[in-house]
Amino acid sequence: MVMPSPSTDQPSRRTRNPRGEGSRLRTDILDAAATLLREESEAAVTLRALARHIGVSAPSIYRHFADRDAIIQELTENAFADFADLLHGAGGTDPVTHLFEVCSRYLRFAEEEPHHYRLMFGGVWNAAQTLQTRTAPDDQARLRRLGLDTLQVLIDAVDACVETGASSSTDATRDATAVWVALHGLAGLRQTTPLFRWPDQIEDDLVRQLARLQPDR
Amino acid sequence: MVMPSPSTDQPSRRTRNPRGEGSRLRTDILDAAATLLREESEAAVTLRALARHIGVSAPSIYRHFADRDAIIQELTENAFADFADLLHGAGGTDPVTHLFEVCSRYLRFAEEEPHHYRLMFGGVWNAAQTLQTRTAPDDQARLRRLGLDTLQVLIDAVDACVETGASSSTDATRDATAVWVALHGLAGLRQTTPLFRWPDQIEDDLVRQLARLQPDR
DNA sequence: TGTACATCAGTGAACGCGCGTTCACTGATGTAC
DNA sequence: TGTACATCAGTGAACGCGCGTTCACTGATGTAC
Repeated sequence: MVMPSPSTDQPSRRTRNPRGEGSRLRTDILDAAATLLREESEAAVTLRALARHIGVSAPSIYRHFADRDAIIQELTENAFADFADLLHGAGGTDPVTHLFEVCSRYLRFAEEEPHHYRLMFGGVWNAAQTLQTRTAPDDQARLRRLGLDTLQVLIDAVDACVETGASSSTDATRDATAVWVALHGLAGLRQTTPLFRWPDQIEDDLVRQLARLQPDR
Repeated sequence: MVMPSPSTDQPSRRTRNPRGEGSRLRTDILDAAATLLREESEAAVTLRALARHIGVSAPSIYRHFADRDAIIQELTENAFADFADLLHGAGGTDPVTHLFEVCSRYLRFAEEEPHHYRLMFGGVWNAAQTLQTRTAPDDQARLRRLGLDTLQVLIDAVDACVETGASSSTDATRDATAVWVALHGLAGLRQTTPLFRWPDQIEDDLVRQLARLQPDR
């Protein structure tokens, strides 16, 4: 959606939007924010960097967003939406395969888009205080719901395993939460300690045990 | 160790160290860094904030540290040392109780000192790139070893459970790593989503299953 | 059809902020002669 | 014992940086009469 130039950092000024199409810039801002987040970090998503990237002056961003936090907020919601789509797109011929596919997609997302993942699930450690300080209560609630939607995918997947007898879980919510915890931990530690030699099949191990799958399938 | 004033943010100038005792300031800097990290965040550990906190001018810090990164590096190492002491201090009358005690201390540390924990285990998501960019190879290696020392405590604890037959693990390293992953994930998600209603006993569940403890003890 | 006007999509210059870091210095205290 | 000097533990002023944000503005384009 960043139109005029193919390069990452273009000093070229972009052409002004025609009348009535001013909100295109809004889309461009969010696209540029996603790119900066992907290629750098949340800290790199500054108003000035966005403006530079798009080829526009910094103040023009205020036409479309109240402040920087509003951009980060929307960026986060978009990331959750993409993530949900990815998880919902998981296939699998049977419930067990499906569960593994969901988990695999979860980890792939965290690996391929670490800064997005971190923005969503709080690599920003003080997320709680950040939210309380700078985010409106409605936005807080929406983000919380988005996070729990992710968990619901796992709960459903574990539930399906229980129905076919593939899982001996007696509480799918509890055990899916455990799987979530493990996936989150694995995603985080893999990023942090890339040189550590991870045991083979650790992903399999974690899911199999925490989802209480039968050992022999 | 911050001497002159009891308040958190003292504008009062501290008294100069006597001759030959200049390195006291070094200790004070590290103490103040730990305090700022604890009460704010890594980002709050700036040279100017440190100087303000101690009651000294900012340039005087350069007598003792090459730059800001050198302070962060040493702060991290100290955090690892404290964490290792904490884990090694875990008691327990039998191996299973001991394992749970180790895990409990792990989670308590992450909860009570979230910013320290994050500094150590890379809430800073781009830790790898950060390390490569700004840290000397020796320092990298040392930090990596410190992280693995933590894991070793878990491996030993699981191993002891195997020896008494309390754990059916056939690979203590693999299963202790799984426990580590789960602890890390739980620590992270608990901080991030404080409002989520965590299943009771999730900590117990995770450790019991991943360390392959017998269900009936 | 012509023109005054409103609206829209921006711009350029400037503000104050805190930051890491450099530089030349100061003033007390110990030491050599 | 007296004094010149070196050392030590700092200081104060300044640098350039990128940042979020505000302000008054500009210039093209559509619309009402």
